[in-house]
Amino acid sequence: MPELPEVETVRRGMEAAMRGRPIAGVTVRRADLRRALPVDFAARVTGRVVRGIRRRAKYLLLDLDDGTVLIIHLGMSGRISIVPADAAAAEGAHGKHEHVVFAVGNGTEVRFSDPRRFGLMALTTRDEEDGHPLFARLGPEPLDPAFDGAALAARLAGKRTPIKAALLDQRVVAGLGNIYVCESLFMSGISPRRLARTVQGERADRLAKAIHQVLEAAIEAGGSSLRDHAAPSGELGYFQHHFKVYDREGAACPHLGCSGTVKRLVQSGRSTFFCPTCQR
DNA sequence: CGTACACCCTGGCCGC
DNA sequence: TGCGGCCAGGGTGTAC
Repeated sequence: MPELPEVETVRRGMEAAMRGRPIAGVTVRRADLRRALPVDFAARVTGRVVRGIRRRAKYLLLDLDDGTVLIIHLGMSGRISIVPADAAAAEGAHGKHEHVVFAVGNGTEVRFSDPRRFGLMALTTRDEEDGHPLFARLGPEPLDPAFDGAALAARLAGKRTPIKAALLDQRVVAGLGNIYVCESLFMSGISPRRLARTVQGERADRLAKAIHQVLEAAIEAGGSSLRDHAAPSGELGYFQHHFKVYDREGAACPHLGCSGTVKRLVQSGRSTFFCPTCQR
């Protein structure tokens, strides 16, 4: 589920709940996520104060006061919910898929649930973070000011794979997933089947700009969902967002003056949605 | 090296 | 109501 904008929204919500507060307790119900949690996971995290929370690609990084960095990835179905102290105290049973629960100093609970268990948690340190295997091969952050058409074109140079597959590769750009790749290609008028190495020059400029706009708009939508998330569940990162082509097979192309229809095709095992008329 | 594909896991939905 | 098949917003290991 979560791509860069959703992870960013989760980051903001978690930071509001945890920053400057100690992790008073950790309950691990299932340690067998995509990777097994370290055996001493709870011991290494308990009692530490959360100094801040960063995001790298689709990873959340919690900076703890002793230099430990708690890495969280939500996978496909991972969710974080913030449960206020009174609600946490009133509730008895926990959800079937709530694998890890952090009790924050003020009684708030931060709960990680993940039915498919493609998510993960890991521990590293500030000093060792840069060389960490999870981050070593990640491409540039698409919202970094240095990410422009030229930077993107350089990453795509020589690639014989379709642009759709190239953009899903986290070594090319870090943080895009199936939805926002489809949306960015639509906005820039580029066919998902076009070979990556042919996206150069002005075309790469358009694509880089579209990626930026699509992500920023989604983060903005997530931000507003955060502001009115008096939602009882306290669940972060899921907000109503309107997609132009994603999951809209058969709909009329939303581009003014285009009489095309949104089509679905499968590329490297994943659905692609696009308008064959205005994406070339 | 780059690319293609199976696989990890569970749940929801659709058609029969 | 039950059941099989297919789908799902991610990432990695392995085979060419």
